[in-house]
Amino acid sequence: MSKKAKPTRADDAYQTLKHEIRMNIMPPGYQAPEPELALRLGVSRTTVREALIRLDSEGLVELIPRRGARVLPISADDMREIYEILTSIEPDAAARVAAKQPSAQELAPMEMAVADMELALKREDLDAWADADDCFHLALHDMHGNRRIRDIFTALNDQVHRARMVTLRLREAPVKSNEEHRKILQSFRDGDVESAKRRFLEHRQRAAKELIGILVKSGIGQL
Amino acid sequence: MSKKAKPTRADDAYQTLKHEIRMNIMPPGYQAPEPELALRLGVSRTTVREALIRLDSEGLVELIPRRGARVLPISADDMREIYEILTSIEPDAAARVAAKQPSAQELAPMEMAVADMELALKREDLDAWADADDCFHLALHDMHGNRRIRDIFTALNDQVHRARMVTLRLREAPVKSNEEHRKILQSFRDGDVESAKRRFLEHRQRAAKELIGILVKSGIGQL
DNA sequence: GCACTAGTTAATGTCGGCATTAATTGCTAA
DNA sequence: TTAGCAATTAATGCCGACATTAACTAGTGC
Repeated sequence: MSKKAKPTRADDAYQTLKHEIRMNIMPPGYQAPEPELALRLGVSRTTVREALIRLDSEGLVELIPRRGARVLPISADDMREIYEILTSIEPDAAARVAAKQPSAQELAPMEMAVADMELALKREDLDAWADADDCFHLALHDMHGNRRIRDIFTALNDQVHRARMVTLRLREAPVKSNEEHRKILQSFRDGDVESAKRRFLEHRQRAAKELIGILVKSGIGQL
Repeated sequence: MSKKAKPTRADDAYQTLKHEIRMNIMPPGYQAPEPELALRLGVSRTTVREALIRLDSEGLVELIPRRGARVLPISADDMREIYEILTSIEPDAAARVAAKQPSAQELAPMEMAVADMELALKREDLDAWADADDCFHLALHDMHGNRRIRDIFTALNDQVHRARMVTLRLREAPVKSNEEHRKILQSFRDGDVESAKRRFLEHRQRAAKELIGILVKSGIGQL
């Protein structure tokens, strides 16, 4: 978390739980008392508790007294909240990155991510596609260098991950999204601040609209 | 944190520590091992530990193995990061609030906050001024209704609080800031989306520039 | 049959303790 | 004196336990 060192058992428990939530092994709404989790993870209650406190402050679980930890579902409203934030932050970040006139080398991780997305799409591997998409955005934030933005992105992204994986399968292949990423990349290559910002904004706005539309239409209230 | 209930000792420890950090009772760089904090707060180590984990994930302290908890200092770069985020998020939030055409009643908390700021300025009570300023922004986010933005604001605001209190005293009275708040409020009354956004943006940009300028000029690297 | 109450169960909040091990101190030797 | 090493100190990581008390169950009265 704050200092790199040998991962403690609490770190492991945290990672494991987070992974299980993302992967829907612990589905939204899943609830379990601490002793049960402790037993399953093979650690003491104190240790899971530390992990749970962190997951709670990241908005992935809810600690309900006497009832245990509950995996938080994501609603369409949550998605709205989250995409509102990303839509505000990322276009500005993109503008700043473009303004830096990044070199080909600096852009390499993004190029790679875009290539991976295209490859994944060709293979119809939606999981790989989502991973590559995440990489693209992480690369943006790494280039930008604002660690807090990166952390916020990561936290929000963890929250929407499950919902995205579901909606991805309820719609056409994300061809449009790939095109948008390519264009954004071009704006970076050109060092074109205005277009980078505009394209990123449109990208996020369209994605948000589409995603929330699917959630509402399909009548999925909670995910 | 997630469910309202009787505050536990860990909650109290969390609040107390947070308060002491904000108030510079535990100054930036201050370091103390867990047993010491536990003794001082009159709780067990397990309990302070829970509080510290939360403070750590909020970016207020750093947990260093074998050395205890350290109150994180804020540098000019940190300020840049933080203001970048606020500058991205808040103008959009303001635009959305303006678009809702808020009623006088809904605007009451903000009116109050602005009035408090003006009163505090007249009295030259900078602490009260800062509190009122916080209220103004909190009111904005409450009206907006995006809880995640509110939480992000709160966390970032906690981080900059100390630095702001110092810089507030190294410059002229924040007359300009008060005027800006008044104007923003007028934009809300008018339901003028564009001007609300623009004014909020300018407000944050100017504030950031001023604040960081003072930090750099005065040679204060860490706060 | 239903509402209410007493008793039971079990999860949390919190504590103190122990082993491990990093950091520090003090000692020895060159 | 200083470098290197051994002994000491003490903080963490982790655990198991206990009191409290909310939630659940069964039993009682109407």
